[in-house]
Amino acid sequence: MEKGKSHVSLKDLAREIGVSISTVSRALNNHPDISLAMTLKIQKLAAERNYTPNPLAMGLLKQATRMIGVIVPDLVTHFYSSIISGIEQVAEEKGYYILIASSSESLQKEISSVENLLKTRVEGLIVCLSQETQSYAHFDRLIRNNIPLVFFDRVCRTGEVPSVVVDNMDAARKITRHFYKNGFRRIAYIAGPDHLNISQERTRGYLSGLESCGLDFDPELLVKCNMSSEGATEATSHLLQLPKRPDAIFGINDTVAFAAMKEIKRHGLRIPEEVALVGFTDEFHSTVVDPALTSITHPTFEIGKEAARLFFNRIENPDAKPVQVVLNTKLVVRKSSVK
Amino acid sequence: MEKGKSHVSLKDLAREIGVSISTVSRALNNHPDISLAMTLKIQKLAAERNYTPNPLAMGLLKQATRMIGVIVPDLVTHFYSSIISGIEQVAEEKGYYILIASSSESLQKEISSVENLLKTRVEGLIVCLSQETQSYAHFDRLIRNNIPLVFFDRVCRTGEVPSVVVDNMDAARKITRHFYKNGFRRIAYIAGPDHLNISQERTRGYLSGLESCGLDFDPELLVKCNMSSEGATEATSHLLQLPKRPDAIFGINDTVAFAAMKEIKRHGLRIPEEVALVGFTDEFHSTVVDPALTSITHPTFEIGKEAARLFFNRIENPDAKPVQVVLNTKLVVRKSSVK
DNA sequence: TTGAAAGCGCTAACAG
DNA sequence: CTGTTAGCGCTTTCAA
Repeated sequence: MEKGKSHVSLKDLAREIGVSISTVSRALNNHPDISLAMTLKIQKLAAERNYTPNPLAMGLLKQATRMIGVIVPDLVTHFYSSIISGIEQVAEEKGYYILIASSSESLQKEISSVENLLKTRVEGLIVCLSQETQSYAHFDRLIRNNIPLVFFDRVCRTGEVPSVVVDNMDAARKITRHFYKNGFRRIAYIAGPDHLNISQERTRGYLSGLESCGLDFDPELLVKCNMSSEGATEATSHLLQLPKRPDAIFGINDTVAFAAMKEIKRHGLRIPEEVALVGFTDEFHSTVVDPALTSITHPTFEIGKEAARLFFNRIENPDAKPVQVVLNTKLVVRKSSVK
Repeated sequence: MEKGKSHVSLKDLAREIGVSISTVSRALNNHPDISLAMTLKIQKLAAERNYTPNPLAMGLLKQATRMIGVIVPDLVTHFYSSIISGIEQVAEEKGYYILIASSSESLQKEISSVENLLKTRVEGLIVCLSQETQSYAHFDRLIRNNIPLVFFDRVCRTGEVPSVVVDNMDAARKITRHFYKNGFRRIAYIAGPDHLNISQERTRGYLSGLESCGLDFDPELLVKCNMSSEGATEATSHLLQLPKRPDAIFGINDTVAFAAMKEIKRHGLRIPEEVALVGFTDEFHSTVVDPALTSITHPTFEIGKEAARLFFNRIENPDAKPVQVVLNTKLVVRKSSVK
């Protein structure tokens, strides 16, 4: 290794042994043309000198960076970070790295993340849409150029793009029926923006659940919010001040569920005696709050792994028909919803 | 753009206009040699064709990937993910991307992450040591080759490597004195492994705090754990079963604090009446638990930003003397520690 | 069995 | 003002 250079190149090895670069290259790739003696000699030196192929050079040559861009609405909630862990695990097995970008729930940032990641020549993207995203034109270039793309959780263009989701409708129905079975009758739902599939589907599940229990749908009990803590606090507060307030609430995600819990307590109401609560959250946080929160747990790690698998399917088989993988959720009953 | 190619190159533009590649290159870099007319024509076409320079080619040429490797003990706790957000923000401003690897608190994984990231030719590393890390040889290669390296939170080799930490001793002393002022006298501390600076420093702060309050140090009240939920649960359980059990506990980080909270409740003890609790956590989680947790809040986002700044200092000024930036923490008093 | 040369996309020194 | 050439590190024909 020359001074000032932190990596050895084929050239360095070639010079040291006194053969050509191509001989070294072939030896390291176990090319049968090279004599065994030479091959061993070269491989030994390469190991000693700590040679690793320069991925930039390889990338240039093969037009493949072995990098995947991942765009998530935020980095700091457990939901996304654990999905990312799942993606990373599968990527690592395949020798890929992931480049993470956060859209901060903003369409603008999502668009620029797509652009920037493409600029870095990632081989494709795995994306969860931002909350604001209602137009999908920024993904057209990928679809048109057949650049691998996978959506998870919040998805679009499912006819053209593979995706991983959970069975949201089923989950919301399970929650509604669980409330009913435990004696709650005025069941409210704090939803997210209409254009998000997760919100729509959970709404459908909520309505279907009500119907199957023989409960009438009261429009007052379905409120929308922007899925931030503030939005959820406001929505909860609104619900609690209704002339006929709900005796049960379910929140569309963990941010909403936690905010709702705080707000119910702030109103001096007991959970679950006066208002029951169920959320969409993960194991850990559900058990740390008081009372422990009944919730639909997402298989987050598995969502990530599955998204990565779909991604590699696309890489290996670019013309396969896009599939949608639907994972199941589990209703874990804790104190917050049982009198 | 040729079919099958998802990116335009200088060559494509050159051919289309009928000039040489270097003319195109110069025009796009606003080189004064090129005529204004030609420059404008080329830039216009480049914009239309959505040309972006190939970072692989640039990287090869300049030997600079504009990528930073980041190694954290885990990805899923808010502490690290929000530090990463901070790093990312500064990196983005500089046009750098970050490559994230998780050591899962394992020395082995930390070592292989260092190797793998170097293989990808990141320009340097920003690292928080794993819990197991007691030998630091895997960083020697970076130091020797003057590859930029920055540590944060859990640090080592501070004479040779820039680092960002919080004033742990001060924080632990604040906690101890806070307990004392609120009438608690048997103050316990659940520490981490001895070799970690954060554990050592907080222990010193704890002892110093006791002394300044005129309290004797009781070795029974200082227990070590491996900073996992299980380890913390066990440690807490041990403390609560002492013949003379503590009336106040502080946990070294949020994982420990939450596990301690659950365990205290499980023992049927009231917080803070029977056992007070303080943790090292972040805003959000401290307020979601019940009772709200008094805690030392880390300026996590700022830690990340500062680490990135130190990193770029190293890039821009490789021979500057390594500095250590010490950030302050804040004691936020909530219900868990005030009778 | 090995070497020379081209090319991946780009910049910069050197020519014209 | 513009073109030619070399070279960053690597693989892969084509020659020898």
